[in-house]
Amino acid sequence: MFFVLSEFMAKLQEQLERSLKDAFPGYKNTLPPIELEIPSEHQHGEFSSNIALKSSKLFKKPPMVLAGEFLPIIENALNDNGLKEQIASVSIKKPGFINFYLTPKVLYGILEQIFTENKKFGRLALGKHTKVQIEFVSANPTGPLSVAHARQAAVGDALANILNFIGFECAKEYYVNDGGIQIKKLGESIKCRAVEVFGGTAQIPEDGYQGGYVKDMAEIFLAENKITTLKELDAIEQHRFSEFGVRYLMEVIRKDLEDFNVHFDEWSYESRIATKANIEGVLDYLGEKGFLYEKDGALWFKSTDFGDDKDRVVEKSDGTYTYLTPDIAYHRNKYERKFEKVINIWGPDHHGYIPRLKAAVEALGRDRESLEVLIVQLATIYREGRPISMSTRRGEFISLREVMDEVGVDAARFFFLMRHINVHLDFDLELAKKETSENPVYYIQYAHARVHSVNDKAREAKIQMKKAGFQLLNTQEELELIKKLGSFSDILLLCYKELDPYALASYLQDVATAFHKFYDCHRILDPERYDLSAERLALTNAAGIVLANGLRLLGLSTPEKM
RNA sequence: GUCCCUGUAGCUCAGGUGGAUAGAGCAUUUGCCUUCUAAGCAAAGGGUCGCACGUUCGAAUCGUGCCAGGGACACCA
Repeated sequence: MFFVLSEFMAKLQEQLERSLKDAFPGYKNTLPPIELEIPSEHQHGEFSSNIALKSSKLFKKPPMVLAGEFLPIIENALNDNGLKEQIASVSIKKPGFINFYLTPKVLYGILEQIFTENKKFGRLALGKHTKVQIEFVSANPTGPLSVAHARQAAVGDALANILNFIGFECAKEYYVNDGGIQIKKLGESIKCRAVEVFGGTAQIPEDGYQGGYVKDMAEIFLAENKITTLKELDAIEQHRFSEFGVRYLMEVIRKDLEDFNVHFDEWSYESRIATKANIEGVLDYLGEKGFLYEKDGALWFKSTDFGDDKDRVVEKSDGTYTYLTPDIAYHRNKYERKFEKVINIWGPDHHGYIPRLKAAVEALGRDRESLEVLIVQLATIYREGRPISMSTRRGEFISLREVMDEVGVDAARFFFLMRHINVHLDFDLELAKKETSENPVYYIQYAHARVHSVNDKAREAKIQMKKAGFQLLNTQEELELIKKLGSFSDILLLCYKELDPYALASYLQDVATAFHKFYDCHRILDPERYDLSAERLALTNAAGIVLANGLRLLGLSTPEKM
């Protein structure tokens, strides 16, 4: 499924269908659709069709016999339509596959395209500039970012990069929940620690924050405000502790993400978006539409009208809002900003929350499919073979900062992307540290570095790469590598369909493997054989371009030396 | 109880829309640097694809039912 070849493949498919229908007019409407696929074994050709297997029943003939009858029809069709030049041969293999073998010439077109497009190779016009927003991390500013956030950050950032690359206009947003009860508790916790500085005793509230960072913050707060006595401290209004806490922690979070190579386009604040006026506005809107009702003194949203399994409270009997209510206002705001597609990345604990938010989106008059919620499973951190329970409040967690410091940004990011987002990740810190050199990211980056090393040698040897007119690359390792490079944008398409950058991480490992094999089997630079060297040097650089493009999309560095 | 995710080699995991002999890495064993980076390559061993039915030319993949592990099901956030 090569990008360059996908058109060719479609053409071939159409050709096959027409020729078979012409040959068997009686089966015009019953013939199964022609499907071409890429066989896993290269001996089976570049494309394979199962049409003889599929239509065996229809024709009441064994697949092998049927394939034998189809073969001359197909060959004639190829001749008539000038595809003969691209297809070297067609053959039948048990149990009835019809396999197509391409001439190398077709594959050389991939190399030419790579050099023409260079850093843009792999791009697609798929997105048609559709405005997409992807909101992720959005951790409450009540502590440093955890490993769960780290994984979400790596995934969200890579996914946004990919979407932008294939033609969407994708904005990355961090939503700061600076309004809720948790923020109040954070302020109270800071005050308690501040009281302790002066030798006083204070009980951190239930569900308060006990991590060591709270104590540090208390000391900074005292220093900033030049508070030297307990009396002065008591005079400080409670909300100032919260405000300080949010400001301080958001700076920490911002710095952590920057260092993790995750850059947001927008930092939006709950306190500015989900204002009382906006919340009342959205409730009025829902009320007018008849989606709200009162029961037991509370105000309920009829989310069951939109597929939720029970209705949800939006305004509690004490007059305050539930968590859902400001969130509806926030999502209304997203659509008001003209985003056509809205993607949220959440942890698995929010799984049950999806139906009610989708219901809200639909109640607001939007297509429920326009909201896409991705659940990224947690990463369990193992230290010395033991899982560490994660609790921000008790202050027991491994932070993003710690992981970055211990295993490095590239390794950490790649580790989080190495698995499908919907599967749980085991992250053994000791193992990750100890086996840093065996981390697949180094395997990929090493391939990239090798390309540059070969280029240095090529300059010394005064060998110039070719950029077109290839004809000497014909070994298995060379052709396999070219084919692999050619499937880059198909992988990006897969990432888009699954909204998961995992496939790209896996693909880059495959490219690196194909490159290392090629490198090992064949001497690239040989002054005695200049023409061959020029073509192999081109293949080397083509691999370098694809590796670099892929690494950049995943937010990884592209070292030229290792 | 209901819903979601997971179950494949000793370990960690790949195996889009059903295909041909089930694939990597780690670990074990063994080869390959007087020539472009050995952070690499090649080879060997290692499998009841959780279990059972079903769908069909053909199932790790799809369906149903079990079994096991994890998670979610608030007028919490």
